[in-house]
Amino acid sequence: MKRKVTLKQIARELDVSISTVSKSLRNSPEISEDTRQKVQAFAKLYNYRPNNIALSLKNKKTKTIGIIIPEIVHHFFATVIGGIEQVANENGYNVIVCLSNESFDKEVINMEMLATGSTDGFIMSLSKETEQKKDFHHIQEVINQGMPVVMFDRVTNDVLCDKVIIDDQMAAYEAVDYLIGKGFKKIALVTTVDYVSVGKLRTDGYINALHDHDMAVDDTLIVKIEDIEHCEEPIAALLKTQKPDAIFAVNELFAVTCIKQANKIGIKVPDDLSVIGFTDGIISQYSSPSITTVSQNGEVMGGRAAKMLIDRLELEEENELYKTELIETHLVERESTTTL
Amino acid sequence: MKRKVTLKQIARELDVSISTVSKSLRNSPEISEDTRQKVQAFAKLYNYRPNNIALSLKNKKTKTIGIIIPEIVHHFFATVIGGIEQVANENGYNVIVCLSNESFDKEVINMEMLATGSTDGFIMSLSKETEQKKDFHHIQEVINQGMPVVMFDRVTNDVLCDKVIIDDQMAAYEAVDYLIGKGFKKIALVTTVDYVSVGKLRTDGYINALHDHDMAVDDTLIVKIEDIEHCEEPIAALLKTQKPDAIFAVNELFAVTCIKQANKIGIKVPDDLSVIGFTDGIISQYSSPSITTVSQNGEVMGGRAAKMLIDRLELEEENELYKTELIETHLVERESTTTL
DNA sequence: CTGAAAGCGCTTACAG
DNA sequence: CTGAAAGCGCTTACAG
Repeated sequence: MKRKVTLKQIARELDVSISTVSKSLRNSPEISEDTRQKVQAFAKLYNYRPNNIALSLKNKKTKTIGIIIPEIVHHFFATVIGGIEQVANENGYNVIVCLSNESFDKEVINMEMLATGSTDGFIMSLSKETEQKKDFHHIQEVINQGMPVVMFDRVTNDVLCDKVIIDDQMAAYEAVDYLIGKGFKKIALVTTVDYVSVGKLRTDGYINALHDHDMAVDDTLIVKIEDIEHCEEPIAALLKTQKPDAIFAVNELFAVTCIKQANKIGIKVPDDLSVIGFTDGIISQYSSPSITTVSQNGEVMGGRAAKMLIDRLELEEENELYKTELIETHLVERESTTTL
Repeated sequence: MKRKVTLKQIARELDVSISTVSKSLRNSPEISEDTRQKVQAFAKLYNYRPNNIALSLKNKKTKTIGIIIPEIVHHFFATVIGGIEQVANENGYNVIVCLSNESFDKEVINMEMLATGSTDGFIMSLSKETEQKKDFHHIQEVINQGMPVVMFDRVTNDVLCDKVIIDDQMAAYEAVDYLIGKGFKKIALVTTVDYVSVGKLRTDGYINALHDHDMAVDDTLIVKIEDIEHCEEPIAALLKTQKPDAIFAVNELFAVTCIKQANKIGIKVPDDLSVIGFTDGIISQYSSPSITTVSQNGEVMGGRAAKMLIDRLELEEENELYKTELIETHLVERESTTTL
């Protein structure tokens, strides 16, 4: 087993000082051409690589980004990580991933763990519990210590930092507008309860779209789901009693459930009912019929978040001007919608 | 902005030496009760946390695990990461994730990047390109330097190290055996090209099951997909020309594509065609009909891999005895299969 | 042109 | 009981 070679070993071997070796490898003009070549040749032979940890300690930067997300078994978050990883790698950064599992405590522990030297900054999306508690002291703490944080998707106004989100309201508006354009008259909404911020925004988008087309907002066409585990019954009830000709669902689970429930009671999608979902995940792509949906490009979001974080890390001066970037969404047309 | 506090600062503040502070915080019996308390109180007040990087350099261990996988936007790999992350965290380790994107070069670069001090060991699954090239020098290199590697799922016999896999051949055998037991006579196989190790093993399982039931292996019933992006045509061709009564697909993407293509040409699943997939992901659950599949518990695999790696890291003596652990699989029966 | 020294933040064997 | 010194692997200002 040949252990990794260090500057010290090269120095001893070549009978020069560690400083000389270091400078030679970094092509310092201080060093004579002769020794530089000799050292470099030797280093190459032994496949010398500077030790990251030593560099981190010396430079006080780790070149790694900490990611804290609620869940990884979740197509959207996986795509975001993919986007972050790519941009990070292109810029010489690594990513270290921690999962909060929607738990406030685990989010706090993970942040503290990574904040003690392991990373230069964070990219994160809040856990549900954190959103509910509205306790963000751990994030503020990290920011106060000078580590930049970029929040995405599940963000809060209570922390000043860079953010990257989509325009939920506008995206919902466009989806409903699309349905109206297709000629649908009885467009239902399957959404979350209002305290889920993105649900509320998407609901607002639905209402605004109807308003702008002088269509009445019919409360019996709006279903607010409290618990995603039990969304079948309210959706089935909506389908049976209201017979909408189209549905806008604020996530893909609601959308696929609409389709499954419709099938069950003999309503054909898209012939009798058009469905639009939100978040272009694996479910939307592979459901039968595949689901027309608002694509919330996770990869782009992740890439943008990484770019924002790295820019801030590599900016010399402090800059208290935080940005919130909006990622464009677009409608992916598939089989679950048709023209009347 | 209050920067992180260091031993040095505490020492200066309390007018003692750095050693004394360090020992006090680690409850060394050398230190008097009095100063110990004083130091600890002060450290608590200022929320002192030892710097991970400094500890890593000193201890020559980073307490982080490097994960290198082909793709993250892939339910199976996401679950594996989830499993690794949990066990790692429970044991005080962090995970740093790199994606090869199925590219040999990126796999090599990532390994070298992480191997220079960033991690104590690796958990990895080979990229397709690496499997094809059969070039494992980067992995061998890392092992030679004394960093343990645990391979999972896509492994190779050419590298001696710990491995965690499922018995792909047996699992496939059981799935096909199940179909045979249901009375199907014309069982097709949709698999990958042979250089994908797991694909090959699952193909072998299919063949063995047929053999053991004295059923002929009909090459026209076997489709080997080169590129998952373009699997529709060969699958459609299979359905049209061979009209199998059942299909065993070696992953869920192939399985769901079989169902979609069958629908398209008027073959009803499961009435006219039964389909079994592999990997119990989101697609199998939410497809219509939902898909009967071989469940390959990624979370368990990840957890086991993490355990093996950590055990080896914390083992004092070198141990050249490598293990290969088999994770049990089981068939999840859903809507895509029926009895003839 | 080369090397000794200081320092990044920590631990620990050793002196006093 | 306390502290100076050495060391983990590196870089760089400074002497020579």
